[in-house]
Amino acid sequence: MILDVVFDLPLSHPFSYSVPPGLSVTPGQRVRAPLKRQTRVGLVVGLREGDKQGLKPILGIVESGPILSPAQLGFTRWIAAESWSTWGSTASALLPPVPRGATNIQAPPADWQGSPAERPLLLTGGDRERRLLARLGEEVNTRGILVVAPEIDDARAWATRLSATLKVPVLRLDSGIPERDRWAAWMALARGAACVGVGTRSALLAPVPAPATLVLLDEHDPAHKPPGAPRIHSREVMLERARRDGSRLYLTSATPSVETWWRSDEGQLQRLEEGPSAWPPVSVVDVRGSLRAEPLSPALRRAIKETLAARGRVLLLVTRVGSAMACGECGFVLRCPDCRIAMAFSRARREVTCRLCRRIDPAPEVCPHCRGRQLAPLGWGTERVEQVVRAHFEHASVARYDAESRRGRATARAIREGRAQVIVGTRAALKAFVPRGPSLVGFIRPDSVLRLPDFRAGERAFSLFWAAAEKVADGGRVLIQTQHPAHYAVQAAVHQDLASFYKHELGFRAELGYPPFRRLCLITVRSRTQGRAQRLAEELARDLNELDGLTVYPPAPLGRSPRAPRWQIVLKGGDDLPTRLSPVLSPRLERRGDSRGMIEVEMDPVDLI
DNA sequence: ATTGTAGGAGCA
DNA sequence: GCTCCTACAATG
Repeated sequence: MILDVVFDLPLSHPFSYSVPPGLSVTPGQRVRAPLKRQTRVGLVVGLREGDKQGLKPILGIVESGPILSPAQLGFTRWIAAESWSTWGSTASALLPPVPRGATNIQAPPADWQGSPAERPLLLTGGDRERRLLARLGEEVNTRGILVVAPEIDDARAWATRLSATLKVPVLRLDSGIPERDRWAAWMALARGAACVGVGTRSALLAPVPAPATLVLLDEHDPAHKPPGAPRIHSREVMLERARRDGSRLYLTSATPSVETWWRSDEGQLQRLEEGPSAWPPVSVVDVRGSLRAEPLSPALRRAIKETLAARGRVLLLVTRVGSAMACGECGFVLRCPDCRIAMAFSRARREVTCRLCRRIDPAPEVCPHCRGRQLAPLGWGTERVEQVVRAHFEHASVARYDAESRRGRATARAIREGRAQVIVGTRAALKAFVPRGPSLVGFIRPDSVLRLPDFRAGERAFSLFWAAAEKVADGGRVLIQTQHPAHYAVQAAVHQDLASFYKHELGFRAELGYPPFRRLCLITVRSRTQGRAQRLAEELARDLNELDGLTVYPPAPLGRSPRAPRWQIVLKGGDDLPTRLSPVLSPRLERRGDSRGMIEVEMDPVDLI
């Protein structure tokens, strides 16, 4: 017998091994095998007769049985093909890490029983969590349940919530718990010793007992498509899994992705909505022609004052962490010399950094253009807004919250314990308010989000406004300072009108050929020199142009950092885009070590910048 | 990804 | 003639 084994490597082909006597191995089983002078863990994807001349034997098995059933194995191959990730790295990302030490525990193949396919369900509305829990409560005695959250913190919170509500053991499968425990949780589900699992992306294939109920929380969250293989949104994996094994699937979201909303319009999903829940007053402050020198409009200042007087808490949301630097005399904006985007200024570190190429420079003392001394941050980052708030409200306790900084944790605690009265933060700060939200959420100036040169800008901004309105405490309010008061994302949040947002957004997407009407793909070429990257990108674009049914945009440099030259090609195509690319991409990705450059493929990118 | 190797440029 | 570095190929 010959084994075909795939590894967590950017190699598309499997490797063949012989089986030493006395060992029985089946497809879907993990094994240790010699590869290039080292021992690696691989996944057996095939078993065949043949001449084992010249093949090395595998060194041992990891689990004593297959960790994936034949159906699941086929599913991982589908995911890999759909996302242009290799089979091995896809499987590796979706299986529990191999624990050290004794692993000789029986891991029977997951039992996937087909039941009649049900239409997936989309839960929206303010009380969707309560409704979801109620449904899961009804199903827990007859079905296995798998809940996938966008991030570890959410998985942790839901594990607690579920075990309190369902009154059964709930096993965590995310990387917020020790590897050994993750592995054991996976095995316990496979064995049927437990029926409820909660995790993040890495739990997508978790073998909850059939018939299964699958849940994808906050399906619109970009965190469901993190960097790294497999480069596919967890939503697509869940939809396909439900389709394949006849599981019930719930997607939940306050503001579903435009793709999901469209699918429900098309009847592919069933929307479970209830009448509108309570909605706070959402007011808009038109700041056209002002707000250059002052982030707090008189209306926002008044709102903060009133909120503090009523012992409420205030959250001021800024839409980026850093601020650009501009000259007050000549208007010069400090840009990255390579990428030409404005660099973010950190006062504390006296540095400017480029978001795109990560270049870090010391902040200049004088304007490089006119030598003037009026160089100051432009726009409003958390640091500057915090300073301004402190100046205006001397007696209030002000804290800053951004996910990037270490201060985030401390501030989160301050928020929970009610010590902070005014919090200046980014989107992540909203989640830190548990269980009660702030009484006032002020958007300092979300226009940079609305105007982002990206087709998802409107969707992003809308979901942020909506999340804020949902989170606000009883009797609280939301205030949006913007230069685009009539923008449909702003207006839909003001009027609590989901449908009108999607109507506008779908119209715009249809017109310009964006998802869900066409699929996007981003191909990045990296090379040692600009010239090579450019040449390879142009060659690739020429080949792609030969394919039918694609729109190939001309290759463009992604910044001009001499250290890591990158060129990018944007593609549009239909539902079959991944397979369409095969004639061009397969041979190119096959032969590695092509020193001319590295080709990276990102299907269905979440954003284009 | 990682690692071994062939062969060219640089050096005593 | 020898070492070091980079380009490139192979991994079963």
